[in-house]
Amino acid sequence: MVTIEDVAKICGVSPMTISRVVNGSDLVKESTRKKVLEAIKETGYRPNMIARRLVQGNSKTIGVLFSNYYNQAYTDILFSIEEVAYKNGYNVINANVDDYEHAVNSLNFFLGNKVDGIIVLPLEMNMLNVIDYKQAMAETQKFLEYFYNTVKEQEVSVVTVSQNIEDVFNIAFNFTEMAQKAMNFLFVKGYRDIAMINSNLNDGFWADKERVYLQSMKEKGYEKYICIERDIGLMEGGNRAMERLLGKKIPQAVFCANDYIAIGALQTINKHKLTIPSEIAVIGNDNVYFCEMTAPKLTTVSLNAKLAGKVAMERMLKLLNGEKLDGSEYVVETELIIRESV
Amino acid sequence: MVTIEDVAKICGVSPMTISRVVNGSDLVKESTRKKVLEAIKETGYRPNMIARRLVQGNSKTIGVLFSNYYNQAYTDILFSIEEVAYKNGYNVINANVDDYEHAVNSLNFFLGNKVDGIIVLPLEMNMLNVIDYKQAMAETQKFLEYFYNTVKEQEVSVVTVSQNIEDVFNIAFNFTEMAQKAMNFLFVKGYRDIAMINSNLNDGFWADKERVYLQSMKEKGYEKYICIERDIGLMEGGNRAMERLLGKKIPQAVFCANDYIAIGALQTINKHKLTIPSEIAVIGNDNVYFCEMTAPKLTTVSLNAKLAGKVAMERMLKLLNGEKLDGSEYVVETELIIRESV
DNA sequence: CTGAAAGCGCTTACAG
DNA sequence: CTGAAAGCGCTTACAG
Repeated sequence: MVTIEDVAKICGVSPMTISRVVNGSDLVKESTRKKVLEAIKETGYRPNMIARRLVQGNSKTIGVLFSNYYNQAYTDILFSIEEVAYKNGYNVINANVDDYEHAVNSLNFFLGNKVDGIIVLPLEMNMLNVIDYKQAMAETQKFLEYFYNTVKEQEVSVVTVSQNIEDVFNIAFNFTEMAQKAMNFLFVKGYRDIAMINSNLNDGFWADKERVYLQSMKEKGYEKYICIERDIGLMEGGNRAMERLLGKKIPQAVFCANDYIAIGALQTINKHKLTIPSEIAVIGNDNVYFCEMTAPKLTTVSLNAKLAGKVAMERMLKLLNGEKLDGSEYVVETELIIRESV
Repeated sequence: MVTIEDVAKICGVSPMTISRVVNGSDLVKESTRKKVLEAIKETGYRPNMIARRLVQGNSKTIGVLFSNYYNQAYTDILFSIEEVAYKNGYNVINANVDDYEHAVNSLNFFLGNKVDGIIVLPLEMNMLNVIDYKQAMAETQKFLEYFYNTVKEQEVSVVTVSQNIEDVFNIAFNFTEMAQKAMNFLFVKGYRDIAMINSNLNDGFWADKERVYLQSMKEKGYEKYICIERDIGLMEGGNRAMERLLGKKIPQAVFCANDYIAIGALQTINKHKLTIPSEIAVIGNDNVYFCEMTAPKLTTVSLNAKLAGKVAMERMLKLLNGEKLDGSEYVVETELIIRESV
């Protein structure tokens, strides 16, 4: 490997001069600069970041912990974090962690490599085998505790997205607003007989969305139409729940707690040869990429993952800059995305 | 930050002893080991990987260059690379590069951080604005040249996936076999009047697939049914191409050069209220995640991205181990995935 | 404009 | 079983 010393010898100067040229100092005579630049090019010398970091202390890199490449919300967040980081001279290293052990390993990798900051995205341990959601949540919780205890005595800045950790600034999605916007749009379109398909895990944001559904139906005086089917929060769940729902009645519209459920519902409706939206309308939540791919294209409410990533990285930069953050949370605004299914 | 020296002082031993304990040497008295372990726990000391790397030279990390989180083939490759790496004590850092400058920056980040190896996945520069595919390819090519020139004088192992770089071992997808398996399955199902929808870029694997289509139709004596529609290789292209195709005739089956095209074709067929597959069958290529989400679910041929990632990392480990690789290429076997659209 | 010295936090190689 | 010395490749802080 070519080192700074090698280049220095070739040029007949001290390593310090090479360092100055590399770092763009203007305290170098033009003629020596030229000589050095040439030698660098010839030798293919590139500064050893490892050595530089060791002395400088900071690494100009931040680590991102996330789960599941298939959840587009997460890759959207990742993507915009990277974008903002890159623009500001930071590199990001990310770790896709799907179990406790792996997460611990990745955290230690980040810490051992002295990342300047860590952004924690929603973690879903063992979600590839979605057999036991509750257990997955428990494992996530266990890691979050480990994370908290480990990180509090290290010099890293931390920001989370949709994740609550003591003393950590969080970028929160607005699940309540998402449900509200979906319901409002259905009301505006004149639907009264609106059913809901929800996850069978009645906690967290699922519960929030159900609450919105119930309350807004009551406010409108549509109590008699209230009808909720529950299943797993994935396409298959949407398939089955819609099947059961159609066994009871054909509502004018269905509010699905997320897009995967909605996509499943769409499939079942198509199978029954009902026309969407004239015979039955469907609205989702999240705005995943697939919404563009369904037949008909799915109307939904975006949780604005890209914005979340952008804000997360911006807040991180502030922390890294020694600034204090206002409050403890930033709530991401949501957006109704009108397509064809309503 | 707690350093090895701090812990040493607390324990009244030399840093060397701490290092031995941390690295699991058994040349340490049991009593001192205990003392040290306790001090480590109390202080929250964690070895500075940066310092360790500087002296050891290797980093036990490999870098992966890729583009586009939305192409599931790539995230699948990434995912299995990470899996194999993790099992073998390696960490992976990946960079999502979508233009030349960003790619150069990421490469330098990898090199500067002295990664032990680099895996290059298919690169698609500027693909988010797919306006000019040819230009994107040119930019990719430009980077690949920069990559080649830069890397050849560094001490890194390199493996590519579906990418040709001089002297570099490549994991190749078998596009020809994919097309062959799709066509064969349609023939087995008794279809004769088979159309094809292809990309309007008639080079690379697109050309390979078209060649297979033409040749196999001829071999069967179905020349008179040959009919090719071309458009961009995305869902919208599939929409439009299918629309044009249906304006001419309703073939028994359509071979789509990739799944995105097929998904678009499916949508258009649904819009025309034709029944799939009884009135018209559709087969894709690649096996992306969405194939499960279409109505009906898309029959396709998997390019086996996960296997590609696994093999790539395994070969990388061999290189890192100082072994020579047989030949210059590994061709990934493909797999027919039967669902509902044929 | 340039350089000598010291040090970042570890490990290697040797000595005992 | 333990430690002193040297060094990994840089940069900081100082001197000139």
